[in-house]
Parts: sequence; C-alpha cells; structure tokens
Amino acid sequence: MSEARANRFQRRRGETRRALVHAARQVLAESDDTGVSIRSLAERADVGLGSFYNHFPSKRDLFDAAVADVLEEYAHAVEGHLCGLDDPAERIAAGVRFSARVAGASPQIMRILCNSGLGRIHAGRGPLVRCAHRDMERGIASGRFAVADPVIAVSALNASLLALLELWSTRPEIDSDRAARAMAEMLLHMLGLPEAEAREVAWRPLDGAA
Amino acid sequence: MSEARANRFQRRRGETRRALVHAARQVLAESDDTGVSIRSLAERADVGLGSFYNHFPSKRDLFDAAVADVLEEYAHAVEGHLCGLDDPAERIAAGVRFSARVAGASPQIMRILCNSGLGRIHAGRGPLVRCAHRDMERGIASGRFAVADPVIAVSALNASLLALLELWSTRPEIDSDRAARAMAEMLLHMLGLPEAEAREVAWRPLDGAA
DNA sequence: ATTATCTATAGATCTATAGATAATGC
DNA sequence: ATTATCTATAGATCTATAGATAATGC
Repeated sequence: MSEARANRFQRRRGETRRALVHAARQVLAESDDTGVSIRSLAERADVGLGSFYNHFPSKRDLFDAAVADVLEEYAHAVEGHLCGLDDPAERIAAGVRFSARVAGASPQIMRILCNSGLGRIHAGRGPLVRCAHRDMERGIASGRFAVADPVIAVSALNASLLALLELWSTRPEIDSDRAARAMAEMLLHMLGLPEAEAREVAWRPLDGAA
Repeated sequence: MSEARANRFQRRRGETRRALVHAARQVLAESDDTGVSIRSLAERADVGLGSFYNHFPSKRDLFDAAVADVLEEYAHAVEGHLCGLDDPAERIAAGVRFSARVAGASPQIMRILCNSGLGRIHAGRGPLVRCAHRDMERGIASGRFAVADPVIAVSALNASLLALLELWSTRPEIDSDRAARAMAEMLLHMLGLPEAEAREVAWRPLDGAA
C-alpha cells in the first residue's frame, strides 16, 4: 500500500534508505565493526554524506535498522516454510532445519544473526521468539511437551539454534542438514518427546526441494 | 613465579596494563561499545595516552585481552567449585548452577559473557568449552549420556547456559538458582538421562554456602 | 513551491609518535 | 644506563551542518 501509492519522490527516498541499510548489512556481516565512519557507510552506499542525516539521526540507528531488517527477512523466509505445519514438535524441528537452509542460502544473514547474538533476539525483537513461544505453549497444552518452565525452554531452543549456525560458520565442512537434524532430535527429546518419536519427527522429509 | 620474582619495574608495568584491562572491562560491561577512543580508555584507566602503546598495539588487542581476562576469571571461579565432582552429569548441572552464582556475584562478568556472545566461546577460546567437551566424552564413554553428536551437544549446552544468563540479565526478578536447576534438568534429560534421574541430579544440594 | 540530494567545510575529535621526565637496576 | 611513563603535538580523520543543485508535484 504505502509502497504502491508512493510517488516518485518517496520511492527515490526509499532507495537511498535501502542503500544505506544494505551497506550497513555488509559491514555487520564482514567485520561486525560498528565503529566504521558514517562517511564510509555513505560511500559504500554510493550516497552523499549529507543524505545519511536525512534518514538516520546516528550510526547506531542505522545499524539497529539493519539488524531489524535481517531478522525480518530471516523470519519471513523460515515462517513461509512453516505455515503448512501444525504439530508444534514438527514446527520446531522444521524451524531448525529451515534456518540451516536459509543460512546456507545467505551467508550474510547467517553471519549477522551470529554476530548480533542472543541479546537482541531475547529482547523479544526477533519474531523468532514470539513464534517459538506460541509453539511451546501449544505443545505443552496438548501434552506433547513436558517442560518445567516454558520461558527457559524457549531460551534453550533459540540459543541452541544460534549455536548451530555459529558452529557451521566456523566449520563449513559440516553437513548442515545432518547437523540440524541431530540438533532438532536432541531438542525435541529435551522437550519431552520419547527418543524414538523425537528421531522420527526430526528425520521427516521437509517440504520444498530437498 | 613470574609475579613473585618480578622487580619493581615489572610490577609497575603490570599495574598499568591491569588498569587498562580494567577500564576495557568496564566499557564492555557498560555499553559494549568498542568504538570508544583509546584516549578515553587511557583516561578511564588514569594512565597517560602514550602508555597505551607500551602495552597494546591497537584497541582491538586491548578488548581481546579484556575478554580473555573475563573468561579466565569466570572459568577459574566455576572450576574451583567443580574439582571435587566426578560424575559428568553432576559436573554439568553444577557448572550451570555455579555459573548463575558467579553471574549473581559479579554482574560485570555476566554482562561481558553475554555481550561477547557465542562466537569467542565457540572458537575454543574459553576453557568452558574444553571442560564441557571432556565431561561430554566421559559421559558418553560411561554410557551415562546418549547423544548422536558430542560436538553439537556441547554447542547446545554452552549456548543454553549463556541464554540463561542473558535471560536473567534482562529479567532480574527471576530466581536464578531455580532457573538454573530447571535449565540443568532439561539439559541432562536432553543428554539422555531419564527424567527422574535428571531431576534428582539437578536438585542435589551444592557444596559451599547455600 | 517543495523536497531530497549533493558538495564543501568548520570545528572537534582521534591516532600515533617524538621527546622529556621520573623511577629503578646494577 | 635502562626503562616506563608522561606531555605535547602533527597530521589525519570524522561529525554535523549550511547552502547549492536537481528532481518532482501541483
């Protein structure tokens, strides 16, 4: 809507902003050095230095926007694959495995997720957490999960997923789907599924191209 | 040794270095803003600007040293409590619970551990990982643990522990030992201990002051 | 007429070093 | 004599803004 009816001015403005966010994402993925100068960010975006201040009051705001942008893109990509799944256990296993695929398809997203760490994701920022919480509540309500504390369980889930991506980024020789299945199996068992069932769910074929 | 026989020169030099590391730790805990100037770090350390270059070639090196210092202190504090324990399951549970205590006793250590994230810990830096790996291997060898992939299991353990600290730092109203017990119980079950046994081990009283 | 962009720049940093000073070893 | 510290500073940045330019709306 706001995109469609935007006039030429607004579209042009949007492109400048996008170029800046794009540049910030590159920096976050390459070196995670948020100390780079505004000047260098503007140059990387191929945008006049003054234009920066038309869109962001400070460097910090730009980087925050860049991280939010990545989280949004990641969540959108993964949730698109989950929308057909109903069983909370299967959704969690698929979430882990699709995350590994997204990471494989976009190393930039993976590196930024890893670098930005647990903090932002925990703060309720990423839609990741909200989605996992819903699945957790539903799994507990249906008796499929048995955990003492759902908040702590969600923490462990998200953190373990991030650790998987981190592990893969430092050791690319690992077979990512194999590792993702192993992680998912462990996590489902942690949540209370019997071992055999956890394995079965984690090894189920995924929709989409194998 | 090197400390004991150090002459006055070397001790003085050591104090300057310590002051710089101390200042860097403050910055890491307060804002995690590694973009602060070398000048401001020297001022915070109450040390001449030039002295900085007598000890560190760049800002990055100072912050690396500060993180290493924190990891060392943390590992030393936790391992001191673990050295009497033999059962790998009990060591892991106690590691989680003592970590929560160290975090409570030193918010600075906790914040730096959280901010520095998974990356450094995963890279084999922190003695945390080495210790956890040994316990994992021993637990698997003795049949007490049943996991498909020990590397992935250690990733999940460390990440979940960090997530617990992160959770507590954002929500201080949580009872930390209660949360640590819940986390430990979940993780031990994940590693293959039967539910009842996982609970028993996680709820065992800890040595030292309750 | 309005709006976003760009260029140019003033003023305030910051980094890294050179040289002076103070403290110790022998 | 040696060594680490400090002070002072040259030179290179960087931030934020002011004013000019180009593109669009009406």
